[in-house]
Amino acid sequence: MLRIAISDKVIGRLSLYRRILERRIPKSHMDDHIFSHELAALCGGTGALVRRDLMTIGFSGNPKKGYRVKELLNWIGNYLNAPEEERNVALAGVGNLGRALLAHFTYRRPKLPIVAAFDTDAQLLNRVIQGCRCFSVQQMDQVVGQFNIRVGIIAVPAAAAQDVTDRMVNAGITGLLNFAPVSLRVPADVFVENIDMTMSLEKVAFFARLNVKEKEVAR
Amino acid sequence: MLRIAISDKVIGRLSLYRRILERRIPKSHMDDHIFSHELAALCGGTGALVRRDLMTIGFSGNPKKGYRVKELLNWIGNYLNAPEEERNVALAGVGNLGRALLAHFTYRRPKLPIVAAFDTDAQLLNRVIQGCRCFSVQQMDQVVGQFNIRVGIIAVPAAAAQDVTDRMVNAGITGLLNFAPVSLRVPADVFVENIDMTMSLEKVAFFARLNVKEKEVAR
DNA sequence: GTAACGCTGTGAATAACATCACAACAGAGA
DNA sequence: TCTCTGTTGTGATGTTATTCACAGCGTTAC
Ligand SMILES: NC(=O)c1ccc[n+]([C@@H]2O[C@H](COP(=O)([O-])OP(=O)(O)OC[C@H]3O[C@@H](n4cnc5c(N)ncnc54)[C@H](O)[C@@H]3O)[C@@H](O)[C@H]2O)c1
Ligand SMILES: NC(=O)c1ccc[n+]([C@@H]2O[C@H](COP(=O)([O-])OP(=O)(O)OC[C@H]3O[C@@H](n4cnc5c(N)ncnc54)[C@H](O)[C@@H]3O)[C@@H](O)[C@H]2O)c1
Repeated sequence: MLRIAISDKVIGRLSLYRRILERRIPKSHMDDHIFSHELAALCGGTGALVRRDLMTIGFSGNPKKGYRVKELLNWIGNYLNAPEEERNVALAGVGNLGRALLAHFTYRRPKLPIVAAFDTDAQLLNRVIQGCRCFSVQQMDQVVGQFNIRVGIIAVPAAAAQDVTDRMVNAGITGLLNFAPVSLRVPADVFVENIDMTMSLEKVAFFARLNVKEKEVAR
Repeated sequence: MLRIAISDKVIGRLSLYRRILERRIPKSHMDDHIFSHELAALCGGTGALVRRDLMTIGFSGNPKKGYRVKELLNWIGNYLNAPEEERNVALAGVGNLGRALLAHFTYRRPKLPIVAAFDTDAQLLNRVIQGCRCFSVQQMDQVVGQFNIRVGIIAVPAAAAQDVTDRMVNAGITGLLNFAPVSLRVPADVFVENIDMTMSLEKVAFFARLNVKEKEVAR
């Protein structure tokens, strides 16, 4: 399976398609089919884009019936995560947000388990929260190595984010999901995805106002 | 101030610039200056893009000194939120994530206060959490009207998201920040920003794996 | 068998976004 | 005053993402 130069937008949508289809599968036959425009409607996109995305991962459908749901799920699954792959995740910062993430991902996404948490708060050390043990950040190397962790989540205050990032990268983590509102400096081979909730909320506030005041379409 | 057809990416970056500059201002003179490339370094972008963004909102700098920080802050502020504007926010879903959001935005962002929360859990009704009172979703119209709320945050389970959305839109909310992993159907004049943490985490897992296994640049 | 239908797969067109590159310019220094 | 420096502002250009549009095809209906 060749997997060169694929944009992160496409990866995001593939993950979305998979989740939508998974939610659909219980109430459908194994060999149910779906049209590109149906899938598009479910995820808020266009049929053409769905078809192109599936084309880029080399999956093809049938002009009269659409795409076989089960096959497509397998295909996306194989593409996004090679079956034998380790997918353990580490969390840094067991505060309000970190706890919410633990609660959510522990019981909703067993394919991406958060297997270790790190915090500086001595109160948390060695406690188990949502089935996940808290370690000191000094233990990063050891724990990341032991669990063979490749993915990290940064949910510490902005001031601590770069330090925690450096520790994670040193320990061998190559992908980061960052909630802290700072731009992380990492080596070129480390992938960083930022989620900036404050920025998103301000965007919403801006466009909400436009709508109500001027009724003009801003985009 | 004319404000037509501006992309949401630009709005997002302007909000980012503002936050970076605000963090900088305590340790600088009121009349400190900053170059486009300095701001770019702080937010992980390029000087050219910073200049273009500032150009699109009509702010100009000085070829020898750069941009006046204080003036720029004011300019962005005026652009993003007209000074007299109401910016009250409503939260739907006071679960793990909702509570984290309340804790964060209540003390960090007084300019975008969450003034009301909604939940179906009877235990929560009329309780005050992080200074924010919980209402029943039946009271949506009344409360949203009373506080003149325009912005809503959806942090309820996916199955309840569309129902809560409809109530919010009916009550007059015109901008939504949606954390539920579903595509919300809203009238064309309502702005929706989705934050899909699961999708983001899967993206990270995908690219993390690429880096470690094949060392190829995928983007 | 065959005609008609409506979807897929995809090159081409378009749109959105970001970068390049440089003229114009403000200030520093002599 | 004049030159030199390094930045701004911005048209031109490049890049990436999405949509258009339609040939080709599998299926169904008759
Ligand atoms: N909670 C939200 O809704 C929200 C919204 C937007 C952004 N954020 C961002 O997410 C991050 C976390 O937010 P939060 O609300 O959970 O904060 P929080 O203060 O509740 O939790 C932070 C946790 O990080 C720990 N910590 C501090 N320094 C550390 C270090 N060097 N190494 C390891 N752990 C350390 C603290 O002990 C604490 O447990 C922050 O950067 C915040 O800006 C949060
Ligand atoms: N917590 C996370 O880290 C996380 C991560 C990714 C996505 N999400 C999404 O965010 C949303 C909230 O997650 P959570 O972890 O806070 O869930 P949660 O179960 O902890 O909280 C959900 C809250 O919504 C309330 N609720 C249920 N139905 C409601 C309705 N019709 N009207 C109003 N309130 C209602 C519940 O009483 C509960 O308080 C979910 O859609 C989840 O998929 C959360």
